[in-house]
Parts: sequence; C-alpha cells; structure tokens
Amino acid sequence: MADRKTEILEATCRVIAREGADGLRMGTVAREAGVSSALLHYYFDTRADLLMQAFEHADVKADEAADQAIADIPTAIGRLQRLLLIYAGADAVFRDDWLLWVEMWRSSIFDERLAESVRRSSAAWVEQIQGLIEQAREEGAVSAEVNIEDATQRLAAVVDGLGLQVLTGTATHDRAADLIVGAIGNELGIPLNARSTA
Amino acid sequence: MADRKTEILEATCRVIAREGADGLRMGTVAREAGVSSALLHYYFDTRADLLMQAFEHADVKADEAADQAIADIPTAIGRLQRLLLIYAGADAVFRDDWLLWVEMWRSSIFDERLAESVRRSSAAWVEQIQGLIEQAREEGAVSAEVNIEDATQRLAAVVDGLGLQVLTGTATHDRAADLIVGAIGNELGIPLNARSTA
DNA sequence: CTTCTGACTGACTAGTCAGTCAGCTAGGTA
DNA sequence: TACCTAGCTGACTGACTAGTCAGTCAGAAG
Repeated sequence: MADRKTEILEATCRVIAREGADGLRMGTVAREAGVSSALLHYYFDTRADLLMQAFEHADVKADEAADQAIADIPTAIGRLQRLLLIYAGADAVFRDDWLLWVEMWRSSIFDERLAESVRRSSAAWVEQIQGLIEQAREEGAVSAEVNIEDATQRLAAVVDGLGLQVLTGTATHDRAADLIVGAIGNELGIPLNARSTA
Repeated sequence: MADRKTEILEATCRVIAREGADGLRMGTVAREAGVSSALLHYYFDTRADLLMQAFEHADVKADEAADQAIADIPTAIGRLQRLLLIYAGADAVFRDDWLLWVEMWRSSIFDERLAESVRRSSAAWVEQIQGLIEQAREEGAVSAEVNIEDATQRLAAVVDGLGLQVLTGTATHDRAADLIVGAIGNELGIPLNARSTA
C-alpha cells in the first residue's frame, strides 16, 4: 500500500470498474490516486501499459482471494462449488474482480497483446476447475461415466455466461447461484444430495 | 440498400465488428459508407444514437437470419440445436452478428439506455429457446423430470460462455459445437441418440 | 556544507474527435 | 422563369486527451 506503483494500479482498477477499460482516462486515474498524471507516465510508459499491468494485478489479486476463500472447505466438491459461485460474480464482494475480468476478456478481442495474457489466465482457471473435479472423483463424488474435460469446459462456460447475465442485470445473484449448483450436479452426475452453499 | 440511412447503419455494424463499439469513430463510419461525416449527423443526432440504432438494426437482422436458418428443420430438438450453434458463434458466418451482440452486451454495463434494449433482446432469445424446448417435450424428446426454466437458462448461459471463448480464441468452433450438443443432451435428459448437426 | 538522485509536478503540445454551419445541387412546384 | 426543399458536403471549432519536459524538492552520499 505504501508502494506508489501499486496504489496507482489499484486506482486504475477502481476506475476500470466504474468506467470500463475504454473509458479509462489518465487524468481520472491520476485524480483517483491523488497524484499528477505525469507520475503515471513516470511508472508506466503508455496508457496501454498501465491498462495491461492493472489487468494482471487484478488477476493475481482475485486468484489469491479466491484461493483463500476456498482454502478450508473440506470436500473438493464444496471447494468447486464455492469457486464457481465466486467467479460467477454471484458473490457481490467479487463483482468488481469479475467486471475487471470481463473487461480484460473483451478488450482482448481487439488487442492481440492482451489476448495472450487472457489465454494464460483462462487456461489456469480451467485447470483449477478440472483439478477440483478430479479430486472430487477420487473422493467418490463424481459419477464414473462423466467425461471430465467436457464437464470442466461446460461448467466454465455456464459460469461465464451466468456471470455476464448478473453483470448486465439479466439475472440475479441468487438465481445464478442456484443454476450453478444445479449445473454442477448435472455435469458431475450427482444424484441431488451433496449441498452446502457456504 | 438504396436507402442511405440503412447503408450507414450497415457500415456502422462493419466498423463495430472491426474496431469494437468504443473504437467506433464517426470519421471511420463515414469513410466506410462513402459519405461525409456531416451526413451521419444529418441522419443521427449523436454518436450514441448511431451506435444504438446500429445495435438494434443488427439485432433484428440476426434474428431474421437465424429464424430463416432453422425454418425448415423438422424436429424442435433439431431447430434448438441449430439455433444454439448459430448463437454461439460456432457458425463462422454469424461471427460478426455474435460479436456485435457481445459489444452491445458489454456496452450496456455502463449505459443504462442500452441496458434496457439488451434486456429486451435477451428475454426474447431466452423465450425462443424455452419455446423450442417445450415443443421438443411435446414431441417426446425431453425427459419428464427436466425443469424447463432451469434448463433454458443454463443452456443460454453455456452458449454465451462458449461463444465468448470462441470469440477470444480460447476454444475452437468445432469444440464449442460438440460441447453445446452435449449440453443439450445433458440438460434435456436425452440418452445419447438424437443427433444431426446440419 | 555540496552534490547527486529518485520521486514528483504544473504547464504545455500535438493531435483527435464529435458536432456545427454555411452553402451547394438536383428535382419538384407554382 | 423563379422559388423551395431534401439530401448532402467541406471546412471549421471547441473540447478533450496522451504524452512531454523543464524544473522542484527531500533526502542520501560524500
């Protein structure tokens, strides 16, 4: 926090969450961080650099927060459920993280440099899901005929889709949470008994 | 096509597909349409108006194209499958339509006026899916214990999520198509026999 | 004390962009 | 003939913005 560069990155994240990535202005960030706009260029060469580093900063922070949130849940299926609920933005606390991620995602459509970064984060989070499903299978919580790779990718997609719906106000947090819990049951062939939203 | 206003709207859609909604410049649209930028302001009060009307134009056009594409498929389940594949951008021809829709969607996060429009289109497309699922049930293709509303919303979410993955290059067309076909089977309780991607 | 350096700023510049406006032109009307 | 109007444009403007730069200041080093 004492670190100016980090302060600027966090201010940048707040501005993105408020105005969107394209709506980000150096002047707005400077005001938000309480520094001069020249200082932004002292730490970051260009606006694009600032944006990219802010995305990466947010990504790392969100990962850590999510890891911590699931750390002491005993079963793999419980950790999986909690993780997916977090990433869907169904958890209000993580809304800004999720919004940042969506902004990063869509910016990457038009910016190949960002796309690289997005592909890496994406792969990491899909692997995390797949790892949890594999653990769950070892714990006997996953039906044998489930194709884990398919289930993983579909679950990731459902979570992304519902997360977007929450963000745009097309669905509520609670509805999304219910549907995700249902999707986990569906994809992993769980016969409607394991349940613990907390 | 002879209609200048429509020509401008189509040019606008092409520019959005290339540069994104925020990257849209009046000058670029003018050049794309082969008219002066002043003419844009003759037909549309502001840039925001042009953007919004372009989104609505694209939406209507895409709907019509999709309706036509599924019109002569005999079974409801077949129409559903084709429709979802189209909307997922799994069909390369519809990629620009899908990109436009994603741009509209994400722009609506920061623009309440657009949000209204997005909610309406969203509702319409969810209803279309639900209608097809209900028809499929009448045709005996849907397991009895399926909750149609849940299945609808989850399918919509999977399609949105996979569509985004295709757009950002995280997944291929073919993989997304496979996963969607699988998701339909999963959600509707189809025991792995009905299949016809065409 | 002096000198040096890293952090930082205010004022500026060059460029971009949405939107305006006076006026041109072709075709219709009186 | 003269007049009107819809469609259209080139030239312009004012607001805004990323990035630059000369210079300030506190504190460390010698």
